Amino acid sequence: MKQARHCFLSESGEVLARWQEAFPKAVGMRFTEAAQSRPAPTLLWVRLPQDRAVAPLLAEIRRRLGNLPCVVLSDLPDDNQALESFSAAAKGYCNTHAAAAFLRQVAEVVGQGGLWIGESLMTRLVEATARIESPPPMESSDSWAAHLTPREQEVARAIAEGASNKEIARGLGITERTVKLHVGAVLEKLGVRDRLQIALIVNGIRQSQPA
Amino acid sequence: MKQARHCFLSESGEVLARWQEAFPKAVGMRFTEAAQSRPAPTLLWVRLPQDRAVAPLLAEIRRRLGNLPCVVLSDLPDDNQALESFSAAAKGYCNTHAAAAFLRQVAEVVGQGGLWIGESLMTRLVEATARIESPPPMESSDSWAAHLTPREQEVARAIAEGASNKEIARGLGITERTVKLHVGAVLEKLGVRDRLQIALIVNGIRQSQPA
DNA sequence: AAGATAACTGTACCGAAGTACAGGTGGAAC
DNA sequence: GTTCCACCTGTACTTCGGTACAGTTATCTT
Repeated sequence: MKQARHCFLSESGEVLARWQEAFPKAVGMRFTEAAQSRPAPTLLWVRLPQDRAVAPLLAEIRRRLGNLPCVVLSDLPDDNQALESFSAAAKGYCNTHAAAAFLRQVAEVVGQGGLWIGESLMTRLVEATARIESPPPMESSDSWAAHLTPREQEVARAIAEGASNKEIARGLGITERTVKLHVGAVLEKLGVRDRLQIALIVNGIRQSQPA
Repeated sequence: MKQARHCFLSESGEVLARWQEAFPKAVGMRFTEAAQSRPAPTLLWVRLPQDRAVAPLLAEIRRRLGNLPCVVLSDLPDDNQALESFSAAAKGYCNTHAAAAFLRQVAEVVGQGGLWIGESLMTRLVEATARIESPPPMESSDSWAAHLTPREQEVARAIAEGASNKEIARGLGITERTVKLHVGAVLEKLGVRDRLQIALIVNGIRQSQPA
């Protein structure tokens, strides 16, 4: 990788020891004195003051320095602020006082065109979407699975995710015909008439009505 | 970095030349033959068949292989599909036929805990993420109705309860034909393919994918 | 050995769902 | 008046979902 130039922007313009440790050649700059320089930094680290909103600050910085990749550093990181930062097109978000090795990792990721999303935000995102996409890890509490064979349960879960018979067939490596067999069995065992009702039941919106 | 084990999942199980070039030790696997192996791969590359939805496919793969980091490869990349992929907790999304160096870059970023996200998509992803959880719950659960006419909303709600077209027609005192008209409009406006997806969205189990 | 159960497959049929044509009405806005 | 939009309807077509026949194979029980 080419030599990266790191520039830390903050209210005071200081360069914390950890930053220096991570990037010995890093330079610091005050927000107020930020101006075009040659050669331009490859990565901007923006230490967010407590009382400032992310979007306006980044907008101002971009006006002054041009559209460079920015990583937001927060003294008190929290997920909502992280979201704000990414909304403002930041490339990363992490703790102001993160370890040097960590900072280097972030720089690496961002330098290669990626986004650095903090562990906890990542987890939240994954969990939130997991709730949406893979409905229940806890079908245990649900009675719907009780009388279904393992295969039928797989099919029922796939239906609950919105899969078509063809997709289920491919997913399970069986023919569409066989999928229909299982679907039919699930319909009868749950006492409903179509796959939509299966989806509602598996997703916990309806209760099954045993025939 | 520890030796990474790359596994390419696709319909055919083949390993394209570029993939092999990027990761000489990569192995290929069919979706249908995917199964736990030791040692587990560190990164899964999932080549998405054109006619398959992302979420069910990844869900299926995770059921088979456990919750491993996945990068989605698309033969015809587009933003909506990418958004779907990240909603399904993929760690990256890129072109199936990307150059070897590019793939290694993606792997690097993902391996260090980052997400590989195309520039144009960042904004949309953040918005989608924000819609999913952070904002007041009411807003997100009602967003589906935003661009629907009153009549279309009635139909959408009826579908969400599992009603058939005929039942909806009776309930609203109109013909089945007209119900189909409204259903078609809802499908298009929510960007989904069938009524089951409508039900999932209205019930807050999935987010709409703006066309 | 006989029976039960789960899983799988094939051909065929029917109705529901969804789409593509092609319209007609009433109200609100310009 | 004209234009736009929501709402409504009809015929015809394709695809998908679900069911009804009729089987095979493997495993486990009695």
